Amino acid sequence: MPKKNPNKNNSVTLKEVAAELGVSAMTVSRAVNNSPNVDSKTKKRILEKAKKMGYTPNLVAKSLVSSKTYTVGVVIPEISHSFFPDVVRGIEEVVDSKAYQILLTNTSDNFEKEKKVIEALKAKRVDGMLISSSLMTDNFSYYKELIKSGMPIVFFDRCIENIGASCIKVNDQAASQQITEHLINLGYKKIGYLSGPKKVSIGKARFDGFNIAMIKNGLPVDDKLIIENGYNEKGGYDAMKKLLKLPAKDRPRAVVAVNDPVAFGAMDAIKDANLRIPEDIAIVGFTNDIRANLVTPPLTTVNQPAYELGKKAASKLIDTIQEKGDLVENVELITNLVVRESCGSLLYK
Amino acid sequence: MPKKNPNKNNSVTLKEVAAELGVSAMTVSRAVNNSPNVDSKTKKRILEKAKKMGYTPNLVAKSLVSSKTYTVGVVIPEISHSFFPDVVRGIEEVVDSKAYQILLTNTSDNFEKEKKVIEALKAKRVDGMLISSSLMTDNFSYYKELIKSGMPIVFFDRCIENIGASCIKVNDQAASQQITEHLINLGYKKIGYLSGPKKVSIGKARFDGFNIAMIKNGLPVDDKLIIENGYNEKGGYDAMKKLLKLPAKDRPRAVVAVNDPVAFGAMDAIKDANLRIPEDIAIVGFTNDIRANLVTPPLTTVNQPAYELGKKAASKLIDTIQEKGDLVENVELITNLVVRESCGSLLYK
DNA sequence: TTGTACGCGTTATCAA
DNA sequence: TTGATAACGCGTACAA
Repeated sequence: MPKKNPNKNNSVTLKEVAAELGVSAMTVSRAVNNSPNVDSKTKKRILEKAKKMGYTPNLVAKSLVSSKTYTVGVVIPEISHSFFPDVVRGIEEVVDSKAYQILLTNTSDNFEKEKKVIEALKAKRVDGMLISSSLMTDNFSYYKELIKSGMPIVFFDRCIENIGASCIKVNDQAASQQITEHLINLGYKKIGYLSGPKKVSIGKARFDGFNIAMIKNGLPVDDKLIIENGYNEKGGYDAMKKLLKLPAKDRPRAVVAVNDPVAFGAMDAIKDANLRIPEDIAIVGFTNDIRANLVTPPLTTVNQPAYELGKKAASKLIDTIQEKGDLVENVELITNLVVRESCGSLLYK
Repeated sequence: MPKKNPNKNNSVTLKEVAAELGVSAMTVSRAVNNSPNVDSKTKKRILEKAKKMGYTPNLVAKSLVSSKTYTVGVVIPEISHSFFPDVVRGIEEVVDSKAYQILLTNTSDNFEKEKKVIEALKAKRVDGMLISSSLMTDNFSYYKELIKSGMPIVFFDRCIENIGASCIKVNDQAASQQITEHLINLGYKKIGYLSGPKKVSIGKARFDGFNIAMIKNGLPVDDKLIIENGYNEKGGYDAMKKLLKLPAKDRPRAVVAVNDPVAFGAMDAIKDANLRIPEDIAIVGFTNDIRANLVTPPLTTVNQPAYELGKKAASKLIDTIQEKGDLVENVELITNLVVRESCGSLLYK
């Protein structure tokens, strides 16, 4: 029968400990908070009694007074998706070391849900938020107001830049250009692109990188070879299916996928069409998902330092909260090209 | 300059809205909470003003009054590890649908850390906790007290059973027995076991299943062929290395790994020793990790319904919090054997 | 060294 | 229908 009043929790308060000892609540407060100016004997008595009674400080009450919750909100499109678990691990590590904890939320890539969870995080008075946004319009008013309200925000991976909040991401555009040029240097000319929604920051940046590489090397960008779809395996599968419906002579000889999950889906589609990778169609991805070196053939891709990105974003947020590194900045972590076998080569043949 | 007082947030309160309108805070409270007994015209005025002023209810204050935070703590050994991201996704989905959110914590498989985060969650007055415990002794006093204090707890995957809290897990022992018997039925007799710490619930249950299968089939359990190590890739690699140091005639002909990451590590060790899988050593895992069908050769394993497990655990916790399905229960979700190529066969040769 | 009064933002309760 | 008051648990500021 641990509960007396079904609507109340039965946790011990400062006042109750104080009453047991015939001292004031204030003295108990001082004792449990290691304040100076407490007689060492009374302090000892208090701490013993508090422990025996199972006293646990009530951070809800504390937060109400201090306006700090030591909690940060983390807003992510898909918790279990590809590189996000590693990002979260990085975030958790940094945040834990500063005595904060994370309220983890999932938006299912849906901006309406995103707004809903952010409102909930606001109501819970988190000290700041780490956000990977699924916003797909260029109407940033919602975030502008959020930032204007004084809420510390750091965007990561899928950023909304230059509206007053810091952004931690990778060099998406340059890396996408690099991996595209890698294909070009291997002799491919007719190259397709499997895109995610381009309104999402990474969608645009990576597509831009692809275009720059093509144009710089004097290759045509053929709209028929560019398919926009979701950021997951199914999105890649369906997009590739579309490309494969083109007459054989119009098909791309190589394909750049916006991320690894899309590449995996596309690889399945290529195999289902009884074509070979890379002999018939070469393919490259972006992420260096845990599966990238296990698929057949192993996927050439861009390694994204997910764990480090999480750490960096969390550090920046905590600095912003504590007004140390208060300045807004855009940080680009550097990726590296990981060449495996899915890109093959047209040279020396 | 969004902040006036550096120590205070500048969010709008009921009282401020009330002052603007010349009504009492109580009336505003009633209006924003859809209470009955508010004049529809004043209600409308209030809601408009509240919106314009950017009022967001302060759940911290609300929680102080109601002793409910609509937050549950999730305690996990390794956030980014293998099947936990899927579990968390299941948890998040259920919890979100009930208007709760999750405080996610990581224990790094360390019980001291586990206690620390649980104390923090208690201080934040979470309404309940979902715990996958790394406790490695049979001294359950810490959890017994936590449960006695009235904190709603549901263990999942790595459970501490029969101390007053519900447990949601898979049929570890039966599944481990099943996959071991699968090897036995394929003709293997000399079978090794790569264990995790047996003080962890799944460590013991799976090891028991292995033993039962061996004994039931009249096969010897050779202590030299049982290596205990961590639950991750490195643990598996090092454990397998040890087995491979045995003289060739003493080596196991097949190996049961406590989970897929351990199996992956072991496979690397086997390959590094220039032995073939399954021709020289067959191997099976447990989890059906996303990589299991991608490694070479694809891994025979036990499929654990991670997402469903998360959903079930979260549902049970919410019921416990709301005192609906208040009874304590142990639920076993059913796994299924996934036969791939890593187990080979000694039959028909 | 210890204690008292007050306020943090909200709601339950009772009074008007 | 609306308002005043007290309470949730704690810490700051001051007084004793």
